[in-house]
Amino acid sequence: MALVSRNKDINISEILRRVPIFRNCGDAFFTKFGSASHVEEHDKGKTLFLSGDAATRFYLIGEGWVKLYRETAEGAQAIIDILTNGQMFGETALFHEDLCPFSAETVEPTKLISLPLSLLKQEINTNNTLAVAMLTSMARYRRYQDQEIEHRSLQNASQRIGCFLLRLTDQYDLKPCSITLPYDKTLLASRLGMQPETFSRALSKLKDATGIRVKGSTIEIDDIDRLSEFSCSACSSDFPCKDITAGTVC
Amino acid sequence: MALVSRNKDINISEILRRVPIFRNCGDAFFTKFGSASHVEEHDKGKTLFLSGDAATRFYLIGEGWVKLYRETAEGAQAIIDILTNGQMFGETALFHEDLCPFSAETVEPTKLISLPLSLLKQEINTNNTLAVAMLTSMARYRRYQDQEIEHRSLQNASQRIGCFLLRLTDQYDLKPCSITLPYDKTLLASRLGMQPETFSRALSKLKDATGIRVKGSTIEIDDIDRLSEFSCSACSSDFPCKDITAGTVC
DNA sequence: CGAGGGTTTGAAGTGCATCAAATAGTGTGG
DNA sequence: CCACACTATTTGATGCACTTCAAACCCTCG
Repeated sequence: MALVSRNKDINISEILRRVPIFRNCGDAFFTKFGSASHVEEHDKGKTLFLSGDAATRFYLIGEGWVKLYRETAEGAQAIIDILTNGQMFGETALFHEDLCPFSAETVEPTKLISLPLSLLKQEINTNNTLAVAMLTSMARYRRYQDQEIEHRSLQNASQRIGCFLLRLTDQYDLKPCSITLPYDKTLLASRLGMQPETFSRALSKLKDATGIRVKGSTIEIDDIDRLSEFSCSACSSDFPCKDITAGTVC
Repeated sequence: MALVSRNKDINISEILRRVPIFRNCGDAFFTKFGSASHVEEHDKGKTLFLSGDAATRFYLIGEGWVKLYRETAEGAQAIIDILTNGQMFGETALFHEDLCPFSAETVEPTKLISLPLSLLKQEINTNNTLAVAMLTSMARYRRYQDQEIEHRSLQNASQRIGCFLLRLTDQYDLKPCSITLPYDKTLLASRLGMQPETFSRALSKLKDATGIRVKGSTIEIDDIDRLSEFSCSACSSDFPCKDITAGTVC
C-alpha cells in the first residue's frame, strides 16, 4: 500500500489551480485544500473504496486509470466509468449521506491526490461560484450518461468500439493517427458493455469495415471519416462529439 | 395549441413552494417566479421543443406525462426519460449554452408550468442554497442513470419490466396491490429499451414467473416479495430502491 | 359498424453470450 | 537467454434473447 509523496515539493495547490471546476476559486481555497491533501501512489488492482463505505475523502487523478463500478449479490459487475488524468471522483458521496455510491479500483498504476470531503462541503455551501461550476460539470456528465445509454441501445458492438476509438483521437484534426488502448481489452469490453470474446470479434469486423489496423493494443487509423461514418451513423450526436466528456466531474 | 390558465386563481407561487429543490428559497424568489410563469395545457403528442432549439423557458409538470428523447439521422429514437407530476425538465439547457440537449413531447394530456430560464440562471448564480439543492438533485439523478445503465446490461427484459412495476408500487408497504400502467405499452417498451413485441412476450413470462395478473393496462400484484426476488436479483441495489428516483430535477 | 391504433402471436433471423479450447504475450526463475 | 507458468486474447461451436417482419386480434371511438 504505497502512500507516497516522492517529490516533497509537488505543489498540490498548483495542481488544483489547473482543475477546470476550481478555476474561479480564490487563493484561500487553494491554500486550504493544498495543505489538507496528499498524494497517493497505487499499483494496478488496488481497491480504493467500496460501495456503501463511509466517505471522508475524494480524489483527483494525477496519472493512471481508475474503474468505478457496482456489483450484484451474484458478483456481476456493472462498470460505471473508467477515469484518468485530471478527472475527479468520490465527491458525489456528499450528496448521498456521505456514503460511496459505487466502488473504485485502480486498473493501472495510479497517482491520486486525496482531498478532504469536509472542506469541499464547506466550500460548496459558501462559495457559489464553485457550486455553479460543479452544477455545470454535473450537467455535462448527465449528457454524457444519456449518450452512454443511447450508445448501448442503438449502436452495435463494432460501432461502440469505433466510437470509443474516435474519442481517443483528436477529433478536430482528421489526419491519420495511431492510438494505444489505455487499458486491457477485457476491461475495455466490459466498459463498452460486451464480453471479451464479442469485443475481439467486433474489433475484427470493425477492421474489415473501416480499414483500421490493429497490432496488439496499438491501432492505426488512416481514414477517420470512414471510421466516424461507420460508428456515428447510429448515434444522435454529430461527429466531433468529444467535448461531451471534457472536463467532467465524476 | 392550448395555452390555458383555466383557473385564473391558480397560485403558481404556491405550487413552486412545494417543489423540493425550491424548499429553502425566500419569499422574493416565489413572487418573482410566480409572476413570470404561466400554465400551459397540452394534448397528447405535443412537441414542446426539439433538441438543439434555443431555450428560454423550463417546465414543471403539474399533471401528465412528458417524454424526453433524442433521435438519430435515421429516425431511431433514444428515450432519455419519461416524467410526470412534480418533475422539472428543460433547465439543463442553462449548462449547454442555452440549447436544449434533447427533445420533449407530451405523451398524455398534460398541464405544465412554464418558467423563465433567465430568472433561474440569475437565481442560481446568487442563491447558493438553490445551487446546492440543484447539485444534490443532479447527483441523485446521476445515480438513477447509473442504475438505468446497469439495468440494461444486467437485467433481462422480464426483470426490467418487473423492476418498473415495483417502482409504481409503494415499496414500503408490501401488501397486495393493483397498479395501472401510466402510458401505453409501446412507449413503455421503448422506455425500457426493448421492442413492443418483446415487451408483450416478456410480460407474459413475468406473469408466469411471479404470479402477477395482467388485464389490459391494469396489473395486480399479490406477492411483492416474489416479484422483487425475480426482478432485483440481477441488480446491485437492494430492494426498496424507489428513493433513487425521488425528487429528481431533470 | 367500421376504421385505425395499440397489442399480441407466429415464424424466422441476428447478434451477442457462453463454453471450450487453442494461441499469443508477459514475467519469472533458472 | 530459455523454459515455464500464467494471463490476455482469439477462435470455434452452439445456444438463447431479442429483433424483425407479417398477420391476426382487440379495443376504442367516431
